[in-house]
Amino acid sequence: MSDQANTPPEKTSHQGRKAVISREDLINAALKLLGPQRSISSLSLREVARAADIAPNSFYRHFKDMDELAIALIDQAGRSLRKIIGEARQSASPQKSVIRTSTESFIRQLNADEALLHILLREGSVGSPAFKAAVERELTFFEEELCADLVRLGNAKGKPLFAPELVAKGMTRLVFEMGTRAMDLPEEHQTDIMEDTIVMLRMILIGAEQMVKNKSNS
Amino acid sequence: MSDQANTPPEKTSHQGRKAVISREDLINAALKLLGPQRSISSLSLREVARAADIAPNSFYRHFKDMDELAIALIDQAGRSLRKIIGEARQSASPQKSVIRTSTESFIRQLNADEALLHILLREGSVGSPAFKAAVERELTFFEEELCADLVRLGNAKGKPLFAPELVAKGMTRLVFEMGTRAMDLPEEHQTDIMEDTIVMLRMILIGAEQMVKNKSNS
DNA sequence: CACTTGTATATACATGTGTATATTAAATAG
DNA sequence: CTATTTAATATACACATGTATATACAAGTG
Repeated sequence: MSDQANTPPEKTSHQGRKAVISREDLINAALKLLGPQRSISSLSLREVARAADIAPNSFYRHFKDMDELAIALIDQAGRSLRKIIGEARQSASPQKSVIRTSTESFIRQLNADEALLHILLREGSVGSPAFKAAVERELTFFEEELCADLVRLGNAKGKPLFAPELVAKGMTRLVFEMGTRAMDLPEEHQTDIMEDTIVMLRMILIGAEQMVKNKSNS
Repeated sequence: MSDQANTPPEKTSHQGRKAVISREDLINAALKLLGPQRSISSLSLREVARAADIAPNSFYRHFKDMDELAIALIDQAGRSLRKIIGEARQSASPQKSVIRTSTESFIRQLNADEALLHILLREGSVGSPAFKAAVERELTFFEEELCADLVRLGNAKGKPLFAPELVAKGMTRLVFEMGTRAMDLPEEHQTDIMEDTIVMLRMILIGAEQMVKNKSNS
């Protein structure tokens, strides 16, 4: 156990052969394979390697595991989703409520077949605990942003909410659940589902507004 | 080409060797393998055969596919769940609302580790379209029963509901979604989640009651 | 009894998988 | 230039899977 070759990590300059493929290439290869029907847990290492046009063993240069790739995918999906919905929130108006704009862009993203959203919708219920934890993390992020928005809007309208964090959670989970079911349906059915979802979200919102009143009355 | 797979018909007299294992044995073997962490799609035919202590090929005498086994599992899970919740509904009282009794027995069932409910929670988002359709069928069943109950109760209380079928759908989906997340958590967290869920369900209910009033006012 | 029929098993094959080991090749350092 | 370092590949192994084919076997029938 001689520590003479204890390589310090501050390697500023690369030596040897340049990396011709990157983590991103592998991530994209995996994305090409995934779809509404395919789950990450059903991907094999060799399959991804094949799609990326590299030798199976080269995979290990970039990820320790398929699990590690999966978590990278989930992270990316979460970031992408938050960005999309964040933009959607900004475009809310008296004509188009936050609920509607957000739900609409959610569905739009579902059909953009970039498979990113599909990942988030599905892998929360299958796969290793690490998968689920990663998805759960993204959902929580999402809920916190939504909660802040809801509180702000509620106060502005003079209609505060009962348990706003639960409102946010309920809305998020409901949208995700409905989205999961809508995933592999033809597009016209999806708009139906979206309209249903919007009504349900309104129920939650109005219910929470009402519960504040009842609480202060009793 | 007998369609013996789909019909366990009234074969009055068997001929030849008696069946020493049955479909049920295979289903139970599969159930032993499944758990909060294991999804049907990850089961292999050989694995189930091993658990049932039969030769791999004997599997084909009872099921054409692993998919066919999976659907049998989903059916059974759905029937079991409807029975449980049906009983729970009957035990509702002024002290314990339908919402609470149902949610409580849902969670109780989740921990009864019979793996049946787990199946329903998970396989809705993964696996073949046939899987999803089967789960969707069970959920719809469930929603219809709940909807009828809600309408009946609402009328009795003099508080009709706006879009009761959407109330039922929202409640069902929310409970299932929350249940999915709660599945592999320690039991004390589960009660927290249950309480949260109950509040969210109330929001939906109260919101739907309120939306009736607003609609008749405007 | 022998015969038929549905059932379970044994054997085997082609295919896919994760990964260990050894090798090649490219980019940089001296 | 050569030497070094490291990415990428080639080859190979052990193993698991689904299923085709052939065979053994028990229970009924005549």
